[in-house]
Amino acid sequence: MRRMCLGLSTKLLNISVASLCRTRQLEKAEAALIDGIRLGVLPDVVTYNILITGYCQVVGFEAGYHVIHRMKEAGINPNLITYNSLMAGATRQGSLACCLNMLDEMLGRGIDPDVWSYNTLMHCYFKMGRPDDAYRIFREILLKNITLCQATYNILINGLFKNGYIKDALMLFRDLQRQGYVPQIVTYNILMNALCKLKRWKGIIRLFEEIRELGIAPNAITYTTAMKCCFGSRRYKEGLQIFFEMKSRGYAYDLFSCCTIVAALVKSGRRLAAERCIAHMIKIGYDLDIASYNTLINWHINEGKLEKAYNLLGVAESRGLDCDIYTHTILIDGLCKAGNFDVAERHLDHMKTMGFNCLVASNCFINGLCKAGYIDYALQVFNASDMRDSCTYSSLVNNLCKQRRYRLAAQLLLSCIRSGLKVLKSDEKNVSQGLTRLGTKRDAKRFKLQVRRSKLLQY
DNA sequence: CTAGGGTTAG
Repeated sequence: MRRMCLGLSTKLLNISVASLCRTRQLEKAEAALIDGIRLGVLPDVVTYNILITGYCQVVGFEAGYHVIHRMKEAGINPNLITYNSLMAGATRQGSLACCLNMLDEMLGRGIDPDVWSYNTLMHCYFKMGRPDDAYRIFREILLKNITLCQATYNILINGLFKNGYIKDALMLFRDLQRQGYVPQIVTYNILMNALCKLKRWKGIIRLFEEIRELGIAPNAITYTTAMKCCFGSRRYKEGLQIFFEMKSRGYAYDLFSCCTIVAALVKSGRRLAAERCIAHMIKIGYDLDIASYNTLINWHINEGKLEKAYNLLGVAESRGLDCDIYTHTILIDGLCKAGNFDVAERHLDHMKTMGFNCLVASNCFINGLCKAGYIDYALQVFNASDMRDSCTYSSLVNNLCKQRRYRLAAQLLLSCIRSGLKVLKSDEKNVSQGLTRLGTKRDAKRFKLQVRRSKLLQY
């Protein structure tokens, strides 16, 4: 009888620890653990596994791994799920080495990996941009005769999408459906996210309808993804509508949805609404992570308050958070907006030496220079660098047109297409109208022909 | 307790 009670209490303890970890309140989770022990409720392997997941998500893999020592002290052996959770933590952090280490350690302890171990490893390879290795793991699962689960397919579909195999992912999805596979809400979230990145706004609506017809309940992720898609297509009204629906159905705000909404409100200049949402974000008492700080730093930058942005950065760093690629990019953009190009350039160099991909930051720098009228310096930077995409060209073309330097704009636009990059219809129109206005209709005509020919060569 | 979502430039 006594054991049954204790078992039940441990279950309750686990539920409360899990809920605190989910809301990133690790200190409170630790306090619950201590309170439990004081009352004679001992944590079990599940409690520690939950903590490991929490530490991996909020702090990082190392912090999660540290919990293993505490388990040993408490006389509890790590199990399959312990290692699977650690592999997931390593994957979240993008550390393939740690993920493989955990697999080794698990095998060394005589624990047999299950379908989840392989799922996670496959996911890690996909995340690191190694789809061939990921597919190798998938074949290994089949070879070892391990029973697949739905997550295996979800990870496969998601990985194919993220690595650019869009058609293969869609084909796999439809194939599975034909074989009687019923997609889960997770599957729909994956598809929705992929369509969102492809800017296929109508596809999202169709998916939403499909979900309703199948009677599957959307979750917070579904709403957040759909919202982001609306905002990305500048449909702020529709996006906010989805947000209100989400709220009225009792879905709680979380950091993910807050970041999406605040970023959209800032971008569309809804200052008051943004402030209200930020106040809420801070009030709910979650431990803000680096993405949340990035959102807030970006908000300060857009208000023209560079100093406040740097202060907030100090707060984030004092909490042990590391700047990521977004933080650096947002700061460089902010420096440019403040006209401080010297510091911006130095920060960009700093970012390069740290091994970050600086494409977006470099685009911010070039765009900032253009807007401030230093277009020739921008061209110099552009020519000296091999980092360029369609945005880089678009900034230059757009601003050259403003200065009526249409011939150079036309040249750049053509070399953009010839590099296999897409161009904005508006840029194309701008240039050809400009050439016409220069009084040389023949040039404009020739430009249009060249554009058409270059596009043909793209395929 | 282990898959899916957020933050940057034209």
